[in-house]
Amino acid sequence: MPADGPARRPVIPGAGRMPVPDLAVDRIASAPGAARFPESEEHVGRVTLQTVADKVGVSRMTVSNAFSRPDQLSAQLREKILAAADELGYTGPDPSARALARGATGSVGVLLSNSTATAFSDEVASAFFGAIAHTLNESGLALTLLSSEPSGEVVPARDVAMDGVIVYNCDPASGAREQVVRRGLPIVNVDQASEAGTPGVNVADREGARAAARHIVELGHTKVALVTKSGEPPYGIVDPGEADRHRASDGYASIERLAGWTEALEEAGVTPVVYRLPIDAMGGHGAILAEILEAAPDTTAVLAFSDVIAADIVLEAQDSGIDVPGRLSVVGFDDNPLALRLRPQLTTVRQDVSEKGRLAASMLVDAVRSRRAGGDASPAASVTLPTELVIRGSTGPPFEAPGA
Amino acid sequence: MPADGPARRPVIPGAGRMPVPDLAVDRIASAPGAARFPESEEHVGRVTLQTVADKVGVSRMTVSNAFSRPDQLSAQLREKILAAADELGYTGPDPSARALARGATGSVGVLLSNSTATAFSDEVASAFFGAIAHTLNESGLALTLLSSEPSGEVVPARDVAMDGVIVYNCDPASGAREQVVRRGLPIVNVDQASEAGTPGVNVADREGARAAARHIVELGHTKVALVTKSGEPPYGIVDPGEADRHRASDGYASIERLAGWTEALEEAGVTPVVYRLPIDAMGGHGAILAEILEAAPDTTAVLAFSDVIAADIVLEAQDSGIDVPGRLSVVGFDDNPLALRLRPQLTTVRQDVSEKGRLAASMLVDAVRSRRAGGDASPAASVTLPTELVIRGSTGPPFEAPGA
DNA sequence: CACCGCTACTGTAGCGGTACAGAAGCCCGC
DNA sequence: GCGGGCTTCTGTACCGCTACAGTAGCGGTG
Repeated sequence: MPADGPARRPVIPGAGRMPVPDLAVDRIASAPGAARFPESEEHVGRVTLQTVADKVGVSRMTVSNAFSRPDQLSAQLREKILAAADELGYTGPDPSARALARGATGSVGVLLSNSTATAFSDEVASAFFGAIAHTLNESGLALTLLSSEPSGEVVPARDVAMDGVIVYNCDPASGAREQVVRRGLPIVNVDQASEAGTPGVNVADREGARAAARHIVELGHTKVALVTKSGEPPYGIVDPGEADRHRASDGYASIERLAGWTEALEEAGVTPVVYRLPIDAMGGHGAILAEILEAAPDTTAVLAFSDVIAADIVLEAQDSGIDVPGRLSVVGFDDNPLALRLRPQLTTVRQDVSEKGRLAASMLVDAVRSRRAGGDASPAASVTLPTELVIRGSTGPPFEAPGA
Repeated sequence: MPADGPARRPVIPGAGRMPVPDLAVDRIASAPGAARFPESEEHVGRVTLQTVADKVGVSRMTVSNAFSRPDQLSAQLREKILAAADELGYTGPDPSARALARGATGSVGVLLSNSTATAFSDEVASAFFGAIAHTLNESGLALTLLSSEPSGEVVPARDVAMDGVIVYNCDPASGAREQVVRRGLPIVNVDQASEAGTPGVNVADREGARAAARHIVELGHTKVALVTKSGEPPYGIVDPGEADRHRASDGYASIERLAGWTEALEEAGVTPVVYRLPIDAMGGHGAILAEILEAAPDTTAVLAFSDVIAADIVLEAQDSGIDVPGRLSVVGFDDNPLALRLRPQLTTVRQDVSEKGRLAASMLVDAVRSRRAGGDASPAASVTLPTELVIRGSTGPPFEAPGA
């Protein structure tokens, strides 16, 4: 029997929790008779589904459906409800409450390496995020940036509501990634050592680096310097013994690129000079080339971890009268737009970061969707995107010393 | 007496809602990620506070306190609870549930102009986001990127859970900003026409542009072209009548910079040629200069909306044998790192985007905090950051035509 | 006219937490 | 020996919404 009274009223809305209980009670007590609020009817606390339901005289559920499942009620009633909601200033279901009830938040996280600040350091990284954001957006998901570094009591990887996570080039030591795994969220790894069972997107960094080094070797260079990035000291020119020591904190890309270079150089019997740059250096690199040339004056080619670094080296060379590529060949990595802005244009290894972002995002979207559907989605295979050597003007045959 | 029976158990946790209860249970038990927990006791559904509470034999509230308010229980018991939680694979309070109960989500949004993809188009924008992310992170907040464009049924500005919003250079026509206002969230505007009552951060775009134009005028230029950005056609060279028509969709910065330029030029009696570029153009601009010179062959100076555009113009000039600054002076805007990578280095108008981001973020943090504290915080005043003309090598006196 | 299949709406029972107001035990001082 | 002031835990009452299983009404049917 539905006759057992009108729809239930919210129990002293807003009271009991708010810091002003007395006032609230007071208001409630006098509300029925005297509507001293300009608001059409009295209605005190927050506007909720119930508020709207009461106004229209339907059940709360019907209002919910009006917003979230239009096919569940007549168009006519829906209009009426929406109008009432609008009048009350009700904007739609509270996202937090909805997230709890539905078990989905509508946003996914990107877990970044420790410093959120440097994640955007160059155009390439930015293009990657742009692609992710765009792809997610198409699926109606928002993107939340997560630092893998806790701040105070808050550990983003643990405390932020989300439906899935893209783990991007994230120091494994931080433990943030593990946190996400334990939460049982769908994950896609990017630029990250691949892990069994977790889908991931990587680029053929190693192969690209190898191609770059081969290109240099084929041009005839034998005195080669590598400029890489590292998560921990020592920085600068590195002792030969240290040169190919890999540390997880260097970042996956660094490790792979360095490996690719050295593999190809070894094949050719070339032993490079290695210069390590702090991983969070943000351009405006000072005198890298000067240091290299001091340690190895006969260097004729430099392979750099990124185009940004390569550009700095080219400029440093030019500013000190060293011709590129006449006396020094320089190869970058990424095919940053700036490679084309440099004169000579930069020889580099292209990777398609937009595609990387797009792919990672859509893989995650799939994972989130299939989980939501209850399906036990096969953990999508990992993908490796190709790299491509792009030869431009910054490389050429080595300088023949006049005296040779 | 609390002896009236053990704490209540959750009623068939996880069941009754999942579309595929059997499968779901199955999955939990066998999922690769979940399997590695020793699972002391069997326990199927989701692990919640109650699960842990039952295991330790305390109330749910005490477990909650162990995680969220350590000072509310003895260190000893807390340890015990944490250990039990760990053993059960309980990661900590569910963020969604917590958000609902606490009324705070722990993340704030950045509402972007329609295209999330181009928001990151250059290093300057990226630095801005980096600064925001970093500052928020220090306060334990995550950053959620919101497109002002709905996608399907989802309207980010309405449907994403957050505690506050930074509205960044957002097309007012999209209505997204209004949505946020209606939700009653704290707001900080950035690069946005200021609005009464809402705090905001702006830069002195107009003054900076004026300084740039004055610089050009003082060098003696009288044939000047402006390259601006616009949200809608016509693009390219614009009829004189159209030149200073402002449209909200052009973006606040465009409007202000254009205004600054024209003000200063007018003072000097100079009527510029205006070239409009689509607002979402992402660099690699084709033949802007060629078009300008075709329309006004005697142009000796170009004022560009951004350094990226300016750089493209400088390169275009150089590639077609036009000396900069000998025959053409070019001024950018922003003081993008690339301004220093260009040869000659670019004369530009510096704005401190990192500071802009930092400031916007901390203003929002304050607003969110004071709201949470119940305080009805005065709506922090708006701030305008200074700009500064930085004269480098890309500008000089106008070319004296040999025949003159 | 009981029976069926619809559509349109409603009630119940959560989602997984947290705030707040107890209540129990305990040490203190008078 | 008793009220008071801790510290440490517990119970209740929500936060605002959604899933699911009804229940009503209603036209068509055999």
